[in-house]
Parts: sequence; C-alpha cells; structure tokens
Amino acid sequence: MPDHTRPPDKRATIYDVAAEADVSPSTVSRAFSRPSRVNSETAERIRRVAERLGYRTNPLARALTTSRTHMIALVIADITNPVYAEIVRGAQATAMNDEYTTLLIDAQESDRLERTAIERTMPTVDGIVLASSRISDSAIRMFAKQRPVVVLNRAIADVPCVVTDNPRGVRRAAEHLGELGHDHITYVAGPQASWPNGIRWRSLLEAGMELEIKVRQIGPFSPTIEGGERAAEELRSRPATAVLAFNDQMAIGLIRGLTRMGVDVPGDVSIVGFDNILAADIVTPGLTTVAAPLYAEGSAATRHLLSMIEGAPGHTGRPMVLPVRLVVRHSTAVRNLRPGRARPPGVRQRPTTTPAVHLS
Amino acid sequence: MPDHTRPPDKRATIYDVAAEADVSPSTVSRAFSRPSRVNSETAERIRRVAERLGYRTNPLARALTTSRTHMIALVIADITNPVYAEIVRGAQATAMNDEYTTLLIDAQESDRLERTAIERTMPTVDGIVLASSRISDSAIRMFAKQRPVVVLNRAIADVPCVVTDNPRGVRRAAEHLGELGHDHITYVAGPQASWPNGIRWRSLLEAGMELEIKVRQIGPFSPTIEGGERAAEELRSRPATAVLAFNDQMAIGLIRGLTRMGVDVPGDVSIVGFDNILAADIVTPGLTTVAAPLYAEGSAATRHLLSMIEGAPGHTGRPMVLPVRLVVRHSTAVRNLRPGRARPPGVRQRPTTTPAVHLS
DNA sequence: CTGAAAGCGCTAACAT
DNA sequence: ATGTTAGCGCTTTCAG
Repeated sequence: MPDHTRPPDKRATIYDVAAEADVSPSTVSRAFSRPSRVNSETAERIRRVAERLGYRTNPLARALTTSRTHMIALVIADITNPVYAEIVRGAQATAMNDEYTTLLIDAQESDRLERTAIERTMPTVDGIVLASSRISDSAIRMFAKQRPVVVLNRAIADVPCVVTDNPRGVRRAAEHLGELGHDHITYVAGPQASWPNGIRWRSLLEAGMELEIKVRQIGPFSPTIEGGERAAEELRSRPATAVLAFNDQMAIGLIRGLTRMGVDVPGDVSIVGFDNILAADIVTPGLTTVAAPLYAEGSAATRHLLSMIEGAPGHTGRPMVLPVRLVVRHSTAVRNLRPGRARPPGVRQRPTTTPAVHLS
Repeated sequence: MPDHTRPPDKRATIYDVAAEADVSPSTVSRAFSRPSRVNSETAERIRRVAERLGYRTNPLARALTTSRTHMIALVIADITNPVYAEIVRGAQATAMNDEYTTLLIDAQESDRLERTAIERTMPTVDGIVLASSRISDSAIRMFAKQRPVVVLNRAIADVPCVVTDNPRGVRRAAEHLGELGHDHITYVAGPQASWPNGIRWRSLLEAGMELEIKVRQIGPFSPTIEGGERAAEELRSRPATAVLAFNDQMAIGLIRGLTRMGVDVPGDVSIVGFDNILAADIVTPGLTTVAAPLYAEGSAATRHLLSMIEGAPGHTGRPMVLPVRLVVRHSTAVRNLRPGRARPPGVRQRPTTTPAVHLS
C-alpha cells in the first residue's frame, strides 16, 4: 500500500551521476545529449555509472531548456470510429521509431472540444497531426503559426496536408454503379464540417456529369450507424436505387435501416461506403466500399511532421495525396428494374460465399 | 508558409506580465496558482494584463517545480479493439473535468511494447491507468511504486483495481445456455497474459459445477476476429453445441468461420461473447454477449487515480467491481438434438426482427 | 574534450 | 497581500 501523499520518490539527477563519476554535470549532460555525438571513454563510463544509479534524464527539465518535448499530438475526430485505429497505429509507429511519444486526443466530433484540447496541449508538444479536424481553416492556420502542424484528410492552403484520392475513389464508385445499370446516385452526406464530405459530394457531381449519371444529396447526418439509419428513414420518402454514403458506418446504418424496412440490399438498392473498416466485411451483405490506406496516412503525416520539427521547411504546396481502391463486396448489384418483383433471370444475385474482389 | 527552423515563437512569460502590471513575478504566479486562492483586485488586474499579452503559464516550467504535470497516461491493450473506445471516453471525460490531460498509449497486445512505453511516459505523467495490461504483476507493482497506478480489468494485490463482475457474467451466460438445453459449454480462450481470460475460464468451471454443465477449453487464440476464425477451424475436429468466447471479436470470428463451414449458428451451435461491442449488433446473427459498463470503467478508474494523485491513500483492498448484464440476441438457441436434420417443431427458430433483450 | 557559470519559466519558502 | 531569494534538473554559452 504505497503512500502517494508526498511527491513520488526522488530519482537520481545529473548531479548524483556527476558526483559518482567524478566529472562535472555538463559532462554528464553531454554523455546523454541527443544525438549522442560523444563516444569518449569517459562518456561510456558515465553511462555505466548512470545505469547503476538508475538515472534517467528528466524530460521535463530537458524540455525547459531545449523547448523540445519529443512529444507530438495526434488529434482525431472520434475514437469511436474504427477508421482512426489504423491511422493511430501508423502514426504511433513512425513516431516511436524516432523516439517521439504520441499524445492522442479525441475531439468527439466537437469543434469546441477540439479547440480547447489543442490549446491545452499545444505548449507541451513539438508538433501536431490533425486527423479529420472539425475546426475552421483559420483556426488551424493560427495553430500552425505556433507549432508545426500537418493536416490529414483535409486540404488547407499554407499548411502541409495529406489526403486520400477522394475524386478517384468517388469516380470508381460511380463507374461501378454505372456498370451495374444505375443511372441515378444518391449521396448520403456526413458532417458539414468534414472536409472529405464536401469533396466527395463535389467529386460525385463531377463524375455524374462525365458518366451521365444523375446525382442528388440528402443529409447531413451524423457519421455513425445511427446516422445511417436515420438516412434510411429519409430514403423512404425519396427512394433511390443506388446510394453512396459518406462513410462505412453510415452505409452500415443504411443497410440495417433499409433491411428492417423490408427493402432488399442490394436487390432494391445498392450501397457503397467509404473507408473499408473492419465491420464492412462483417455486415450482411458485405459492404462495397472505397478503401483508403489508413496506416500509410498516419505514418505519412507523422513522418512529415517530424521532418518539420527537425527543421524541414514543410511542404505547403499541393497536398500529398494517397491512392485509394474500390473493394467490391455484396452490397451492390445490377439495378432491379421492376422493384418489388422477382429479379429477371440471368441477372446477378447476391452471392454468399464469393470472396471480396479488390479493384484498382 | 511558416518557418519552423528555429524554436516556435517566444510567448509572453511571467516576467513580461509582471513588468507590464508593475508587480513582482511571484504575484503574477499567485494570480495563476491553482486552485486560484487569490481574488484580490491586483490579481484581477494581473489576469487582464496577462490576457492582453496572450500569456499562458508554461506547463513544463510549472511541472519542473511542482513535479505535477497534470497529465495522466491511459494504457490500453489494443486500440483496434472497439471495447477501449468507450473506456477511453469515460477516462477522458473525468480527466478533462479535473483539467487533466490524458496521454493515450496503445500497447498493441505486446508485453515489451507496453513496458517501454510506460517507462518512457512515466516521468511525464502524474499517474497511470492500466487498462487490460499484459505485463506481469511484479512489473506493475514496480511502476506503482513510482507513480499512482490504477489497474483496470485485472486484480492485483496492493494496487488499486477496477474490474467487472466476470464471475457473474459467466454465470449468467452459462445459465442462459443451460436453459436452452445445453449440457456442455466450450470456452474459447483469449490471450494467456489476459487476466479476464483466466478468471472467465475459472468462473465457467465453477458455474459448470453448480449448474451441472460440462465445460472444456480450447485455445488460446488471438483475441481478434481472425483468432475466432482459427478457433472455428479447431472446433471442426472437436465439435461443440455451445461456445463461450473470450470476447466479441472472437465470437464474431467464430460465427463467420462456422457459417462458412456450413455450420448453422445458432441452429447447430450457440455462441456467447463478451463486451457487447457495436459489431455484436451488426453481425448476423446478432451476438448474445455479456455487456460491461465500459464508460463507467474508464471513469471510475480515472476518478480513483485522480484522487490518489491529490493525495488520497489508494484503495488497495478488494478491487472495485462493476456490474455486468447479459444481452441476448440471436446467436444462441435451443440445443439442436438431431444435428444436420430439421429442427423439431415448436423449437425456437432464429428470429430476424425481434429487438435485443437486456437481462439482469 | 571538459569545466564553470548562467539561465529556461515557474514556484516555494521566507520575509516584509 | 506582496516582494525577495533560491532553486527544480537540465542545457548551453564560453573558457580552458
């Protein structure tokens, strides 16, 4: 039963080591400086002594003089959303590789919360990765003036950005639906504050133009399963045969909502999502979706941030764009021309055991 | 295009404010001390001046003298596992409420990784919550000597613990299966380093005793969907009619694996999971599972940690135990007495639209 | 390569 | 209630 009433036990300081090794404190300091440029015999001896004393350099004290904490913050929009897990993994791995600690912050889809969290964290970190930030461009630029910032899933002038190829993803989805005979696609919108939401809709408009597919939008809805279920309700009064959802969670909500209402997916309506989260492969029918290289996103953004922290200029030209691919599962099928009736023979049915096909 | 080559811009210090407000630095310090015990006129004026100068107290410098960073670490076993999302939410909320910042660490189910991450983080935080830790009891006790530590989902003598009522959860699951006519339950084990895994198995042994249900164990498997699929393979050579899986992910993997092999769930085999993650409600058939109050776990552990940091003794007697409940969905059904044949009439079929029932 | 001295920004005794 | 004086543990000039 440890007693934590008073400050936790005193650790050995640089002075203790200095005394023990019979050198000056600054020599000890140098033996632990990073990058360790000292390899003299003395340094070796000092390190041994330190080891024996259980000395660890105090990061706080170091930070006070160097103004480098070797910590970075990673702000994500919603820890509940599985997309971020892989992004976090990617970010953590590259950070850890450079001996940086990652401070994860969950903004809970809240503008206000995100802001105050960033403000509070800013002074303790060397830089920040903003993944799917919900705060304004100007606020982000403000932050970027104080510390290196890299933005993920969003494009902002003058701030380094990493995005996925949304236009191409949407285009592939539209082509896929077009090939199945759909001449009308409904976009089910996510949060308005979400940058990908905007570009996906605009990309769909464009793709619709070129492919001669009519498009429309409903929403916005919350980017969750529940949001998708609500969208399904709305779809009741404004039927569709092909739907592109802002993300997988909404797509899954749609599948559930529609199925519950007696609408057959993909028989009556085809659904495409975004992200390729794990659940996309679990839901019935399996969700056709636009997959992004999540892990790579996290690591690319972090790598960039670290290089900026080390003094690199920060690549603020065009955003860095990562490729996407369409994963075809079973939530999309040939358009059913006679709704409510048996499907015409020869038309593709929902397969049950065919493995997912990965395109592009 | 900000230039981050040199340390980020200098912020106003306590001295700047002191000079501007024409008081001594310590007076300024007092005006910002926590809890703000000063309400004099001067303090008010100082705060205004500070506001105007954009002064923010430097947490690092403060930490150096107070040895309190107002940060706590939350270590989770695997960020990929949705269980932790709610726990994190609960922890963050109560931490934020006391103006503490939460440092989230993903151990990626790795003993080694978890250790080094904790070691590196320890000096920068005021305390640590270990959620589903995979490191040894002795290692945890070591850490607990250096900083306040609260352990979640695990019971260790001399360290404050928060656990869920695993025995009761298992018992409820066993009773449920028993009522459905099952006289034999197979436990599909998760990681051996996982404390809940051990206690769940032991609880099942006990429950089996009392309820006169035979039990056996297979595994261990990785606590993931993939692990569950592998378990399904193994089940092929050692058939079962009722399975209790270590967690929902494995249970889902089992459902998928078995279904793919042509085994009907719940017709041929009933499956119960643990955790009640979102996907449990998405998979077909919906997963019957033992639900834990995730959010409450996170907040209870954190609240306890914070009180320890503030000087409370740390409740190291019996662990604090949180209640669980059985959520019955459609992955469990009356035992099929004639496998491979049609079910006897009158026996419960898998319903498709009945809402989930929450018991206990 | 090493030592001496000064100070990062703040807080914590002491005084007044 | 405010000011004065020392540091917290480390890095960093600047000399030797």
